[in-house]
Amino acid sequence: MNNMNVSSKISLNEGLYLKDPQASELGRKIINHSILMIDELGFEQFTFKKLASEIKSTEATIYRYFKNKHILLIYLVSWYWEWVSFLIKKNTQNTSDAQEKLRIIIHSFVFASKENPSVAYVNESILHNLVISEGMKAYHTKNIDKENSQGFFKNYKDLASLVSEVVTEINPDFAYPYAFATNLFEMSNNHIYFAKHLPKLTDIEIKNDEVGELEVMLNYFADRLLGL
Amino acid sequence: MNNMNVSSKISLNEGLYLKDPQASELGRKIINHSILMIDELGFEQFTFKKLASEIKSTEATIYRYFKNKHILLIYLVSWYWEWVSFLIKKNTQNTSDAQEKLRIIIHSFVFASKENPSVAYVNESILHNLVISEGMKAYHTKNIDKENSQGFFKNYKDLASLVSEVVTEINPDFAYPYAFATNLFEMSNNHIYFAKHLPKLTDIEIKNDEVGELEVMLNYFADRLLGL
DNA sequence: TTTTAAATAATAGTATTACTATCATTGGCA
DNA sequence: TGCCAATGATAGTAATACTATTATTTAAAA
Repeated sequence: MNNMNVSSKISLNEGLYLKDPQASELGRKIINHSILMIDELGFEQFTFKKLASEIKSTEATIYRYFKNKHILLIYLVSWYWEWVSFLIKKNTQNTSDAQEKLRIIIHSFVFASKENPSVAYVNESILHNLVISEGMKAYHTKNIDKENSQGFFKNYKDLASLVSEVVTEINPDFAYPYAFATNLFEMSNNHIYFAKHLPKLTDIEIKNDEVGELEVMLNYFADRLLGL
Repeated sequence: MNNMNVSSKISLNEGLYLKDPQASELGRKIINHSILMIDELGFEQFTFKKLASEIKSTEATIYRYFKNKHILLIYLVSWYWEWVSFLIKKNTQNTSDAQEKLRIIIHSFVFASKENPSVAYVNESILHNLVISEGMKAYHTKNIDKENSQGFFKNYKDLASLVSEVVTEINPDFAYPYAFATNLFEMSNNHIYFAKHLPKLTDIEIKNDEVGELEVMLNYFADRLLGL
């Protein structure tokens, strides 16, 4: 892809931050290094103190950007969903055939992290890893209903909606287009995780980040579900 | 079901506990109340100290049973998987037709919590809620590979294996029987959660714990995937 | 160029968490 | 009766998840 500034396309709920991290050098450093550190340490071991030390700032300063590390996680995951939505829109804009669109959708998110990144301070490949390993913790919390009512998960919903429309275009009789869409994403991430850590729970293999088998599997599931 | 002692059928990896909680009154209280409290507080807010206070014991004593709360979570989730496996085996033992078996499998776990519980100190219905809300945290951790190598997730793998065999029996050409199985479980739990908390991410509705729509959806997906 | 406001740093402090350690008590069985 | 295993009581520690205060730097307006 060309190096258009995707960040102008990324709109994240303002409730997710206290001070826009994209708008300052330090803020971008927070985004950048929090992705790296959560991926490396895992969400539980990751702390604002460690992050502060890494970027040579202080805990208190990070708290001025994000209310707590859980909201930061939602921010990062939302970023990812928005990034995938952007890719899908970009890659399908010249396609009118719905079946072809679905194929592109699957390809887009399976290979999302391989696309030439356009935001210097976000490593999309590592962000994808993070979403695979820690993403579901963003919405499995006791505050889910309150957070949802504040619109914190809009990006994921929009993505699901986008895909569900294509599903309905392909097969108007398919009864569960939203479930199809979310299942596609959850399944994709789950099986990358399983292939890496719990191989007995899946049939695919992923070596050296080769996700080709995953793409084949998702298309196989999709085709059968939609009667193609 | 009759009140046969299912606990004799439940075999959990000995590495999951330091002292068998099923073998003492206090241990059973730990199981019982940890289920209730994790469901109520969420896993993050749940602590051994709160649990100790609830059962009128001490933190140190609980640490004599479980190494930490994360291992306790794996223990409880393993219990759930083992319980579902048991139900599936029981309910399918008189059925030879594979398609019918799959239908029973789906019915068994969708309605698992409605079966008359046979272990007095485990509320299976609440345990199912816990698995839906917190279950994935049991295997999304930085220690996953070490824990997996110790056999901590055997119960889930066995369950997946059980279902994958039926899938292969129905359609020997289906290329991803394990992915089918795990996806069935993950999807089931996800969509119960979505229906309750993020309804825009699913097509089904669940009011008053009526999971009938979920069963219909899972059968719909299963039939299409297996070409029935 | 100075003034000033905003951002960040430095530092400290608090309640809670996730443990570990030690010693006392109790209740059953040998 | 005595002993031992299980549990209780108590204390302590390092780390976490914050909040508060004051000092310093920086960047932009006057």
